[in-house]
Amino acid sequence: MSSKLNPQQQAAVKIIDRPLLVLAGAGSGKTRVITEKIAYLVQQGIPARHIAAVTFTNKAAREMKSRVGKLLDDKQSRGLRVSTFHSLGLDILRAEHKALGYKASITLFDEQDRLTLLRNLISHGLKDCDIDQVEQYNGQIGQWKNAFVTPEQAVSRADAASYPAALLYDAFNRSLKAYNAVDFDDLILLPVLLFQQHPEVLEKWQNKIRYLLVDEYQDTNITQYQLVRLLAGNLGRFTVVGDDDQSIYAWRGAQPENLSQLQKDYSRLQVIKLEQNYRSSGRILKVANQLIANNPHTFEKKLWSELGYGDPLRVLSHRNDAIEAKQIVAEIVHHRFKHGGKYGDYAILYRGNHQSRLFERELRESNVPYFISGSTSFFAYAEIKDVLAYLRLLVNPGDDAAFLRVINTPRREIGPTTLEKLGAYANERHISLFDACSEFGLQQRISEKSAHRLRNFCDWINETAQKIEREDTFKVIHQMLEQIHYQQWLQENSKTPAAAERRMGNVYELIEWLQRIAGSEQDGVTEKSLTDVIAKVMLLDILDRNQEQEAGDQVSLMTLHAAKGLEFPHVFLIGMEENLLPHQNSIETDNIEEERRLAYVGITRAQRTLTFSYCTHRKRYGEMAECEPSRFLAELPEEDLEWANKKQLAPEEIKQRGKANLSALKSMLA
DNA sequence: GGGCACTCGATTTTT
DNA sequence: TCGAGTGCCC
Repeated sequence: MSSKLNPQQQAAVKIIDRPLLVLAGAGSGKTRVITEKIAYLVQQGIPARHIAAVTFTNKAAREMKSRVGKLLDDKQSRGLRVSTFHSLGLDILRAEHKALGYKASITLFDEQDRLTLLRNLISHGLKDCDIDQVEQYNGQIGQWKNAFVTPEQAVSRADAASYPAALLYDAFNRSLKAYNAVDFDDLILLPVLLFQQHPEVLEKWQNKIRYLLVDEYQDTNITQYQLVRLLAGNLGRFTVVGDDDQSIYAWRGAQPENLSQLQKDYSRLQVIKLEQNYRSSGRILKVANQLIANNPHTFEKKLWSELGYGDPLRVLSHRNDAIEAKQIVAEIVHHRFKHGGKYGDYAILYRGNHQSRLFERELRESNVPYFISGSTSFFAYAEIKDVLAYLRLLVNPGDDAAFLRVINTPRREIGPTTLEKLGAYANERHISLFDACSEFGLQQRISEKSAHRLRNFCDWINETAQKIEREDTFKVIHQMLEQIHYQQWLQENSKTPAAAERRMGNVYELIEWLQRIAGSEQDGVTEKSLTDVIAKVMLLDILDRNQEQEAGDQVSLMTLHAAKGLEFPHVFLIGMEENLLPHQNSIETDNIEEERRLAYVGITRAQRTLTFSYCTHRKRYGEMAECEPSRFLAELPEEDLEWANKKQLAPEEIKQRGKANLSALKSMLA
């Protein structure tokens, strides 16, 4: 990228007296605009502590922080908030818990905790709900929260079909409140409710955050937009940056309509388009532009670049998915050898995670280093969940999800029968599992032995919690792990001794990480208590931290969703087939536009070369099925494509047959 | 309480 | 086809 900002970028940086929407095309330097703008705001006399930039991912936040760090010195950037939406929400919640009726020790429930709680609620009394539908209910509840629908509203608006989910939503929220817990969605929703109900608190935060910058604005949902609006206030001191063509999370509640909504809500809104691309060849952009032109647009946008026209885009056809993997891996090896490049220059992008498997095998067999993005999160490891659950229980014994996770890990001979009775009792009395353990009423329902074991456990938790208050937190944590013989338990429950060792290593890594967070200053807040540290950590993922190094010299494999925001010299977009991209479900629900954007995101990741590939046959659910090339291929300009495997099929021929005629195209290519 | 066999279901998933 | 998750039996 050139060192000087282009005129549009400059304007985007310097407009600070009115609300601004920056429509930033792929590769147009939007992160640069945001970071330069932060520096500019500081220069203009707005102290950094009054500026907040919000992103969606930890990674983006980290990247932004580091780039701001290069523009401003420590003193200038003191107190600057650069965080994810959720992290900002958590900060607000922690500061204002009293106004919302929460205790300070707020616990954050992750997806699994949420499901556990929902299952328990259903099995303890919600007869309208079917346990086999938990996932659907969970999804529905998430959608309500993202759309700013309260349980009361959900119940009153419910029809016969959604009534059970609405009831469950209500019960779920009550339970969370009783446990002094919140889920990810609440981190946005509760601050909005708080600000609506307490204007004085809102005013305080508006005073604190006098300029707001929002990244990936097209991905905001209704609730997030409410938060932005409230914080930005009527003055509209904000800049949002987004690209409606890269909106690929509508299925998760993202509302790309929030872009045009801004124009309605802020009449003084200024719109700036960034159309110069600093990433891809002219040809790649031409193809991308032509594809996305098939979608309706509120804001017209056309990417261009000064990087030269570049090579034609290739389209490979394969007899089946195994051959697709083989050929593409062979091609990468060959191409890299011929051009003396790095493996890290290549990316294989696909619609669904399952598509990585054949490629993984092939890459391994060919001894090509590779890296699959979006694979297991650090927090998905059982040992990490265990240790975190212990810590959660220590700071908040009312955390039932944590209680259930650790009560019998390692074994304490407390089985499902006892837990079943405990759960039922706690449910009747509306108390936490932990509190129920020491109640006399429970002891009449379960065996003396079980009651004794439960009480032992609770006493031990209480003791340890007190110790943490008095002594060195991390010393006590280490002691605790020894007391429960956690290392031994891992040894007994791992497939190999090496695995056990690695898992214990993970535990130590977690603890060290917690220790670092405890001692560090983040977002202008010095964190001290274990509660704070735990809550913060639930929002992060230790994997994020390593991603940069791990990306080393390896071929990248990832879904199109995971590829957003990244770029690679050479991109392979595989599985360009009907029912795959566009995905079958999207075809059935008539949701082609988002699929097209997905293809658009894939295309615009490429810097120099781009190769599409499709199969005429593919194994699906164990059966070989026939496939048709994706309709999106037919939407691309033929003169820029090279159908590599089928030389006899000249572009003119395809043109002759008519690009819309998919079946003809298919039979010709088969 | 733990291990094994069977069934079911199978996009995407920033936090 | 293959993996996770459930349920049954020891």
